[in-house]
Amino acid sequence: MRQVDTLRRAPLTRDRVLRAAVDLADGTGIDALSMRNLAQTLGVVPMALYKHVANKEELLDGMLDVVVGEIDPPVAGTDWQAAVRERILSARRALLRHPWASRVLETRTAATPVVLQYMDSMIGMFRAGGFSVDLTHHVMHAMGSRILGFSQELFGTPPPSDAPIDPELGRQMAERYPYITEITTKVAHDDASVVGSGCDDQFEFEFSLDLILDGLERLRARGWTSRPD
Amino acid sequence: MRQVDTLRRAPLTRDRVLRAAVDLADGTGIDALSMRNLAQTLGVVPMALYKHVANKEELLDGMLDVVVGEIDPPVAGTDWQAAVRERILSARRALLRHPWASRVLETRTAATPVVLQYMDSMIGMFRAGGFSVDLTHHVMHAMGSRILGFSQELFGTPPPSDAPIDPELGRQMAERYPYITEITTKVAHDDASVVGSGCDDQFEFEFSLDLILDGLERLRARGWTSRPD
DNA sequence: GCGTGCTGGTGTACGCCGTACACCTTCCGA
DNA sequence: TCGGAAGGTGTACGGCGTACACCAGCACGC
Repeated sequence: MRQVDTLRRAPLTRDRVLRAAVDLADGTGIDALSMRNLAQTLGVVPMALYKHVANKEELLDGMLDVVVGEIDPPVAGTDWQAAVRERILSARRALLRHPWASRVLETRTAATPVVLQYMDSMIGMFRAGGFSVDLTHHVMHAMGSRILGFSQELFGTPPPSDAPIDPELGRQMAERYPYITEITTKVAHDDASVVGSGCDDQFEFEFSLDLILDGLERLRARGWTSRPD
Repeated sequence: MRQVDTLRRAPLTRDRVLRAAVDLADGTGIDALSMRNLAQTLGVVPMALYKHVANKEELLDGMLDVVVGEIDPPVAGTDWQAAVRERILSARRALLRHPWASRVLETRTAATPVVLQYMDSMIGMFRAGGFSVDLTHHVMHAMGSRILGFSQELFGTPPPSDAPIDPELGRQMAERYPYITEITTKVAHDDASVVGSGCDDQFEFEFSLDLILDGLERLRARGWTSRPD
């Protein structure tokens, strides 16, 4: 009986653990990912996981490595701006496939080798595009999390609420926050098909990505060195 | 005896709870802020807190309101760019006084009235500066968390490590991540006084803030309406 | 053939956490 | 004087991450 059980299931490996964790987070959300929970989906006792990952932090690191591993390599043969743009949009697609990833990423305190590798190749794209070492340095800071394909939206999608819409409350909103109201009504009017936040996230992402990339190209062309004034 | 105790300590109020929570987070870090812990510093039993805040999420919301309340109001009488710049730097100063705030902010799913008020006035500054409604909308997305004075640095300050520096490991780094090494050695060389990450966070913040603001001014002056092309 | 030691899964237990719920004061207004 | 609200208490529950001791099975040198 024991033997059957043992034989039936494939032996745990670090890789199996990570993949199962990614799947679990994809399916039921990152909040539902606990060591106990993950162990259960693998048909194993919680402590068994610790033979393959040191602790939960390392588990999360490994999960992010899986996600970052899905990002396409750089495309060759175009100008730096198009190449960087395309790569970042690839990163974005990877992150969108795993909605928990950006939130987890924000909690990391150190980069794994996989992430360092990605960063390094990203820096290489700027250097190859004619950016000086120190401009590239500031560029990486300016790109921030966008380099990994997400911009932390303050107050992401609110949890679905079944509260009835109170017209009185809407009036108070309009009174207290006139500018917010101005924008939200305009957006709602322009895009009647909208149900969620009313914003086209992809457009917003590309808008600000291009804003930054264009700014950087101008600095590069101008031969920016230090504080220009 | 009981009476003495009761009389001695000031009665709890929502305000006292929030201030104590902010102080505690400032002093010992956000991870050390638990309901039990907070209650103890207030000389009260954990459940007492729940008479003043609904739950921990609401406590965190309230703490952020305290921080946002410290941001200076807009300065009048300058061009939009200087005004926005100054206000954002004020927000940054507030956030720097409470290092936990940006991390907590990232976990919020809805804005409180205090935050909405801040956002609204910020939007107003762009509108007053001559931005159209829909450009302003995209502007707010492009600014992202920068509007509140922080840019989420991927992999913020690493926890202090007392591990001895392994020269062999450094050589491997240089081999595996040539571009990262190029930058870090240059930064370390330029700024010999540095001990931490080697980056002047304030400079990096202003660099990318100005990059964005300059880009926005150009869009505004050009009369940007929709996808330019 | 047989100890021996390693790899990986198990079971129990600890100390945290947020918070539901029932209780008991205290005090104020009718 | 009394009723009830407001605010502090005590106990308890279910969850979490994980330390630690244990044990099954296998590979290998003798």
